[in-house]
Amino acid sequence: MHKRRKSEILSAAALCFAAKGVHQTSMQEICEAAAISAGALYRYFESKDAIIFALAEQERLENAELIAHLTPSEDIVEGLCQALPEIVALSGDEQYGRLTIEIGAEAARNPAIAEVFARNETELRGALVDALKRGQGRGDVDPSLDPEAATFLILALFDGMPGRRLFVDDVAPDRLVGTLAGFLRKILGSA
Amino acid sequence: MHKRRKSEILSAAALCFAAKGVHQTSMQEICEAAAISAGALYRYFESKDAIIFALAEQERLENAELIAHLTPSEDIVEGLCQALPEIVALSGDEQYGRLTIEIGAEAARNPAIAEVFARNETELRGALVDALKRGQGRGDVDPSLDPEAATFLILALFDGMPGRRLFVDDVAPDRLVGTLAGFLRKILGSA
Amino acid sequence: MHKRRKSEILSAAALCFAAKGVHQTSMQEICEAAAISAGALYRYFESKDAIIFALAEQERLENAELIAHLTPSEDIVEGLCQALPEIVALSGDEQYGRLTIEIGAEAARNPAIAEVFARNETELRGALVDALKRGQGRGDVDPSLDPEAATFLILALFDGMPGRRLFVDDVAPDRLVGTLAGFLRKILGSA
Amino acid sequence: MHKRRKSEILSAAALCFAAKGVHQTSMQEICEAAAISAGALYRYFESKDAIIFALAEQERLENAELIAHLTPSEDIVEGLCQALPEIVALSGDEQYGRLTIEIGAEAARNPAIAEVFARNETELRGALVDALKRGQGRGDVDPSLDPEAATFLILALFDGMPGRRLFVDDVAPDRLVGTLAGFLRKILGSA
DNA sequence: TATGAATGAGCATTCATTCAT
DNA sequence: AATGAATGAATGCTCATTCAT
Repeated sequence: MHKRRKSEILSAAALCFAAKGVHQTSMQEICEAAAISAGALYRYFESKDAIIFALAEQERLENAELIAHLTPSEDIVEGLCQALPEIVALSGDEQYGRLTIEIGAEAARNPAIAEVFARNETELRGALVDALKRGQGRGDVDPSLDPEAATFLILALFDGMPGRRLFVDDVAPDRLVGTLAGFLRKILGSA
Repeated sequence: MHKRRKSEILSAAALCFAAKGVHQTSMQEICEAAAISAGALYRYFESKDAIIFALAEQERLENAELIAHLTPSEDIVEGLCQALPEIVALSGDEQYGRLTIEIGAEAARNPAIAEVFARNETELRGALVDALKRGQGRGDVDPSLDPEAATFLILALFDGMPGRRLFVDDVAPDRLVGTLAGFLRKILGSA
Repeated sequence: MHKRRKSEILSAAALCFAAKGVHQTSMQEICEAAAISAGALYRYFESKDAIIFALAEQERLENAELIAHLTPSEDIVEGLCQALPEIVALSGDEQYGRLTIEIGAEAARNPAIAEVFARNETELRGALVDALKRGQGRGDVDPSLDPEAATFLILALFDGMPGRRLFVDDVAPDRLVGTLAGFLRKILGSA
Repeated sequence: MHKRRKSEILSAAALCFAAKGVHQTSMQEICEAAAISAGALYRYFESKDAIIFALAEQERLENAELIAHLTPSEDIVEGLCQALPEIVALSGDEQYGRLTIEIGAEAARNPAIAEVFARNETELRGALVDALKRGQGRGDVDPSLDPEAATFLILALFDGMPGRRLFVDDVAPDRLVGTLAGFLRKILGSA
């Protein structure tokens, strides 16, 4: 079926991109990894850029989901803390980390991909900012906090983790989770 | 003189890489930007990889300097906070941000460059970890803090800023500096 | 019915070829224009060359007809002159002109198509030469005329018109018809 | 030297195009025929289209020259007649004929090449029309002649010759020259 | 009979690198 | 030291044709 084949190709491409980099991977290599001919591949994606684009979209959706499902109702501080194990685990997955970096680099130069990023970023930031403001209203969150700046910094921290874990591997995930949870509580919490 | 020419070439390459990406930039483009012939360029750098390598080294040196000069003696928490305006300003420089991302992506796949990163990372982390431990000894830093995990997270946050500022531009630098300083004091400070 | 479908495909192909050129037109485009699938098309024509071949044959038949119906009995000079409005009109049809040029170019390199051309050319020339000779016998045509050379030149003129009308459009068809009729009468006519 | 190399490439390309057709000739084939590498060729011509364009320009210049040098002063009818041996000889050159047809077909679909054609056509037609009008003024040319229509038809005849001579070879050049000269005198001449 | 996914050789073009001058 | 023309393998992509359904 069409969707299935497309996602097979995307997985193969993700593997290649993570291993060698977007621009070091040739279409032939993707074809081989996906066990498909060049001609057939182009029925599913009209260009290499379209593959990168689709991966960017897919990744950002996953990413957004991860953080989005914690914002709706409860105490965000605790919500965020509960999501940390998953976020930290993901940031430690080598293939995920490498792909994230590649796609991010691509977004820095390819306007179409930058747009995918921008769309999700806007939603994500908006959600987090709103949650923080709600928390401030409710008294869960430090009322003196600058919600936009705090959101920026928290998301920057999440962004920076995969790259760092590619080079540094001597801090166990649970120490990161524990320390990060402590940080968030101190930083955001009222009292 | 030799060194001068080399660094001119590096500047030209940095400009190109930031604008178009490492692998979208041809040696011809670097030659034109550096006003040098292809043949001559190869007397200074034996390959494109050698240029990337040199840029990686240069950038990491700058980076290390930035944080290194704050660790030796005083209160690191205040030292870090004093360095923040410069760190934030740098992370907001588009050319710097783009180049950082490009070089980082390259490090994720090119072992020689990964090594440059690793060397500096180790020093940098070591310095920060030591400073935190010293702070704990002296009583400036929360004694319950995990120094390695905290270092990891702070550096991840710094790493993530340039990329984020490429897409998000609605939080003024001084708000970032202020909020970040507040974070560091809450997170690291004893009491 | 078979014939109907074949001619639909030919019309679609003719349209495409005229618009984009034989070798700039893909089989997919012909399929789309003819509203037929690739697999089905190949049941009607065994290759792209077969389509070009069929179009060449079709076009030359039309062409031959145009001139052939004037040769049998009457005064050829007047017969030719009476056919001129149609010939000139046809040469002014853009789609016809473009297709003629494409097919002609193809004939110059594809032996199979060259043969189609040759067959019709031989008949056509033979008919015109015979008619001129009959005219000379009957006294309608200048007896000092070289029938083969004259035929060659008249047909060359007809051949050259479509191409020229693609680029030159400032001479009204009826002026061409009038002038050409005058030419033929002066050139061929006795007295 | 640069100009020399460019014209060598053009000659090689002309040979290939005449033999196989513009779109059946690959750049590799042109490279081999010109004894040059692909990379080097692209230093001289930025694309295949640029080669076709250059050939079109070259050919049209030759063409224009051929007819242009006969128009300035004397009796155009006699001038034209004197140029006929060369025109006829050229139209009989197989390589020239094939290339002319290919380039003409290309002009029918490629706007850039159509423009080259148009430019020369305009000059050429203008020159011939003017010469005929001058002839009418001087009394050399039939005053009842429509100069634009006549020019159109004469040039169409010249255009049609190369194609026809590719298929018909049984009329000796001097018969064509003689008959054509007779035609022109009858058609154009006053008296 | 018809479909349209699949094939894979082929294409125009690029680019890191070399080397005669 | 410097030039820039030359190399040729590699790239992303296309397309006539086939064939399982």
